[in-house]
Amino acid sequence: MHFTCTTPLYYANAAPHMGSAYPTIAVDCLTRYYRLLGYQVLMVTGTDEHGEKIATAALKQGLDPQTHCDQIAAEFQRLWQVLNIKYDRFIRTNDPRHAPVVQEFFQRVWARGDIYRAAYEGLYCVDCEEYKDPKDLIQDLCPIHRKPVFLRQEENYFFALSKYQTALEEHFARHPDFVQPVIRFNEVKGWLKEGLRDFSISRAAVRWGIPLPPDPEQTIYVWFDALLGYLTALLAPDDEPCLKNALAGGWPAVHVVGKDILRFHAVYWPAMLLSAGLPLPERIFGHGYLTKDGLKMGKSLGNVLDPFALVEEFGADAVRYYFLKEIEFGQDGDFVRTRFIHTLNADLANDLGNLLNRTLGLLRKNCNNQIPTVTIPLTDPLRQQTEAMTQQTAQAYEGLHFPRACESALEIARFGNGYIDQRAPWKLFKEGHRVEAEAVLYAVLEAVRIAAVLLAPVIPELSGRIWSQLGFAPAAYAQLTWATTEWGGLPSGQTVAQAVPIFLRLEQETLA
RNA sequence: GGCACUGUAGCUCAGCGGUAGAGCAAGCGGUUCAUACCCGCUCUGUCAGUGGUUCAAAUCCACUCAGUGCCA
Repeated sequence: MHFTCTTPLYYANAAPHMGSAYPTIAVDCLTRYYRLLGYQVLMVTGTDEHGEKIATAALKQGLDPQTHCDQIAAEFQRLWQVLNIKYDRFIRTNDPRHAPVVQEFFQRVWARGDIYRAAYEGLYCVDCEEYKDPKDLIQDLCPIHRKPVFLRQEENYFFALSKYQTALEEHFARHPDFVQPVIRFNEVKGWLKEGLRDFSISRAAVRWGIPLPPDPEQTIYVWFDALLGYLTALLAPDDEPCLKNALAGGWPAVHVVGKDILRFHAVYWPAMLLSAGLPLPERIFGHGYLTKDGLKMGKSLGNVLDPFALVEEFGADAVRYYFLKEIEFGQDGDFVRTRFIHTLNADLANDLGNLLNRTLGLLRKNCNNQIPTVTIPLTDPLRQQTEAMTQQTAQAYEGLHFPRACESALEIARFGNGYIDQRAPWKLFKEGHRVEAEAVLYAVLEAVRIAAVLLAPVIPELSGRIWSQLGFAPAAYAQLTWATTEWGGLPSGQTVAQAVPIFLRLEQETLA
């Protein structure tokens, strides 16, 4: 079974921000989960590098577009590295192997008779790379960018999107999960209800792009080009760049996209694929926006969240955990520093980290750092709770309910703390009930071990630290599978490592 | 304006027909094996409002108010 999941291909006009990091973290988490399950996984991310806006951005810095894109792509890759994103493919739409795929695709659509040439005159926003309807303008400015629009006339090539209205409606009806969450699907269906209009897929005035096969004077509209990046990305390193090879590489995929680009993914892209006679994506998930302290982030407000700085201060796992655990994927989410610190301390340091730490301490004092030889009965409450939570966590991941997944895994730690308190193994040892005491320690450590596996997609580094403290070799963790969530995987007699806090409490700076 | 969605404890949210829930925060008590941690107990709620359907409604329907999203 294969599982391919894509992040948006980020537009290479500016350095990455938290808004690009967020969906990438989510996709990384999801694909890590499917890797644990043993799927043949492909995580795809990359940059969208064509279009006038890129050329302009490059010019502003006195760079040629290529150099500019090289720098931006490198920044993204650096961010993915510090965030511990395990991507398989980083596709740049400027990759020499991309153009042949786009052109082949174009030819298929062309052969189908779905592309025609027509004159177009209208008000054009360079930042959107789109024509604007005069009624949508605000004081003659682009409503999105608040910048002047220009009267532009050109002969363009159009894609006959309107032909696919019915086919799309049928596909939506047959696949009730095609777009998630439902609220987003409703929006998409609403667009269809309003009727589809053909859209221009070429630009006469843009040089920085892929030439149109029938008319090399024009370039292919950046979105038409970018969406195909998802296919090019599937090519194996030594594949000939063609559609057949790309499709064989792991199509169809699940797309994770921001709600702002949902139209392109849920309407344009499926229609394009239908026209080319290719299978549609499996699912499209539209996530929400991030705010900071309840406010929209933006340069004008000066409240942008720099993901590099966050990782620098708190570490990759902390950042990953906060955004996955505290924000329902699909809804808008807020970043609040105090909440960030609270959550991490409560969940990772206090509940989970401290549980491991206190138990390892007991093991050192009483068992010479060795995992005792005991059998925990099926009826043991901690064992039962752990097994139940394992099921819940799996279900949560599959539904992309990351907060629920974290919550379920954490429930093991919460329960474990109650369990150890109630049984008080420190007292049992003193009173000479060695067997009972050892059983408690084993059960708790085993529960923590399993919780670490459940959380591995979210906090891979931390989970690894838990495993190594439990005495596992790095190779054992590197080859982790979901099967290791089965109770009893902690080998008796194994010597554990020295107990060091796996996650240090974050200091809450005192507020004036 | 049209079409959606949301409104539940101080905060973030779950529940979506059968006597109001979780986490965090707050208060009280306990414990010291542990990262000043953990455990137990407690607290606040006309489940936005009004009306309706039903033996029964936070849960279904209608309307009202407030907020949000989408409309190439």
